[in-house]
Amino acid sequence: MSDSEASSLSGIRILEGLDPGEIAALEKACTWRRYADHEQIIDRQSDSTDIFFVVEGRVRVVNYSLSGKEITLEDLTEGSHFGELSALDGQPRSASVMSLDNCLIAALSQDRFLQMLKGSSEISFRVLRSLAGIIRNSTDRIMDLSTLAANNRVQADLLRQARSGLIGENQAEIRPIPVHGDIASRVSTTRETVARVLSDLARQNIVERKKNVLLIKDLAQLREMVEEVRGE
Amino acid sequence: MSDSEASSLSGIRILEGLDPGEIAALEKACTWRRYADHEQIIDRQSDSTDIFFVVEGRVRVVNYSLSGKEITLEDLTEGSHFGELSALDGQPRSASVMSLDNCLIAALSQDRFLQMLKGSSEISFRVLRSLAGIIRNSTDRIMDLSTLAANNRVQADLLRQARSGLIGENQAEIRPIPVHGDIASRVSTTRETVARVLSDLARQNIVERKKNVLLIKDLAQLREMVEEVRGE
DNA sequence: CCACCGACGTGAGCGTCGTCACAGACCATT
DNA sequence: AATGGTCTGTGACGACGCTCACGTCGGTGG
Repeated sequence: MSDSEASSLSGIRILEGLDPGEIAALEKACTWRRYADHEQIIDRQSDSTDIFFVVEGRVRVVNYSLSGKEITLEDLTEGSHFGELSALDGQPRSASVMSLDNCLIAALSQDRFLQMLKGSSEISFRVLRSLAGIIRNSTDRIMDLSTLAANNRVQADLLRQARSGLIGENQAEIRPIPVHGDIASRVSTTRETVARVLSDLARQNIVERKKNVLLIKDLAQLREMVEEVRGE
Repeated sequence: MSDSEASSLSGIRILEGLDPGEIAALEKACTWRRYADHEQIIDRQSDSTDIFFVVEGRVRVVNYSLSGKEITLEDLTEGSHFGELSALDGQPRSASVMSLDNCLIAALSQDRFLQMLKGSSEISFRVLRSLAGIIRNSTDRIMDLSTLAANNRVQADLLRQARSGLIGENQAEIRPIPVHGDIASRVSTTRETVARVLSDLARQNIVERKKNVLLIKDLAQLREMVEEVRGE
C-alpha cells in the first residue's frame, strides 16, 4: 500500500481533508529528498524551521546527552510529520531526527505551513490533536521514569510493543525482534539491563526468543509484574 | 495588577487578541468557581472535558503513582489555562490539578472551546504554541530524568528557579523558600535527597538559607556542577 | 506556655543497576 | 574458511540514592 501513495502527501495524517488540488500545490511547494539508513535529517542545533512529512520509511526522533548517550523520544512511520515545534514557535529544534530506513521525506517551509494553518481550521485542529497525543505520551513516559525501576520499564516497553501483535488473549508476538540497545534507549537504561530482564523472563517462561520473533507467552503475568511495582 | 483584571478573562494568555465583546460573551459562557488551598479541581479519573482558565491564584498539575507518590508536572499561575488536552481529543484527563492558593477558576465547555478554535485561527495558533511549549518542557524533563543523577536534578531545578530571581550576574534569590518535598516531587526524588543536596551546597558556600529567601551565591559554580555530569 | 504539627537534617543499611570486561552467536563479505 | 562486524549473554563490583528511623527547629493555637 505504500506504493499506491508513493511520492504523494495524500497519506499524511495531519493533511487529511485537504482537497486534491491543495495537496498537489503543497507537493510542489515541498522540497523532496530521499535518505538512506541512519542519515541525519534534523540536527538539534540547526536553525531550520521547516516541517517534514514522512512519505516513505521510518524515522527516529532522538536526543543525545553530552556524553553521547542516545535517548529515543519516538519512532515515526509513514504518514507522520515532524519538525512542527520549530515551525510553530520559531525556536531551535528540540531534538534530532534520523532515518531508520530508506526514507522519502518532504519538507515544507515554516511560512507555507503557517499560512496553511491560518487557512484551514480543520488542519489546525488535526495538528492540535497530534500535539495533544505527543503530550500524553510524554507525560506517560515521565511517570514511567519517575515511578518504575529500570527492569520494570523494560517490561512495560514489551507490553507496549505487544499491543500491535496480539495473538489471542494472552499472547503476542513482536517482530522483528527488537535490538536490545533500542529498547534501552527508549526506556533509558542500558543494553545489559535489557538483556538481563529478557533472560529472566525467558527463564520464567514468559517470553521466548524464536527465529525472527519475540514471543510473549504470558501477557497477564507480565502485566502483573509491572503493576505490582507501580502500586507498592 | 491582579486586581485590575480580577474576574475577567482578559488576562488569559491564549485568549489575547479577542475583542472585548467576545471576551464578555465567553465570560458568560463559563462556569466560575473559587477554590481554597489544596482542593482538587480536576481528578484524573473524571470524564469531564472542560477547559479551565486560571483567573486568580496558582494551581499545580500533578499525577500520582498507585503507591501515592506525587509527581508534579507543572505549576501554573494567573493567565494560564489547563484541561485543554481532553477538550481537544475527548480522551480522559491525563493528570489531576489542584489549587495551591485561593483560586478563581473559569471553566468552559468543550463544545464552546472547539467552536472558538474553529472561528479564530489566531486563538488556535496561540493554543498550538502553548502546546509546543509544553512539549519542549516535557522533553527537557525526560532528558533530565534520563541523563542526570538525582542530586544533579535537584541542582538543575534550583537553576531553573533562579532564573526568575536574578541579582546581578552570578547570584539569585528564590522566594519564598521552596518546600523540600515540592522540589522532590518536581524532579522525582525524595525529600531527604533534596535536603542533603541543599546541605552540601550550603557547606560549599553556594547557597544560603536566609529568613524568607533562598540565596544562591554562585550560579556559575552551580551550573558547572550540573553540566559536568551531563557531559561525562 | 506548653503541646502539637509540619518542615528540616542526618545517620545507617541495603538493593538496584550502571559500568567494565569478556565470551559466544550470528551474519555478511571476500 | 577466514575475517570482521554487530548483537547477545553474564559475572563482578561498587556507588548512588531510597527507605527507615530519629532528633531538631519553628511557628501556631489552645
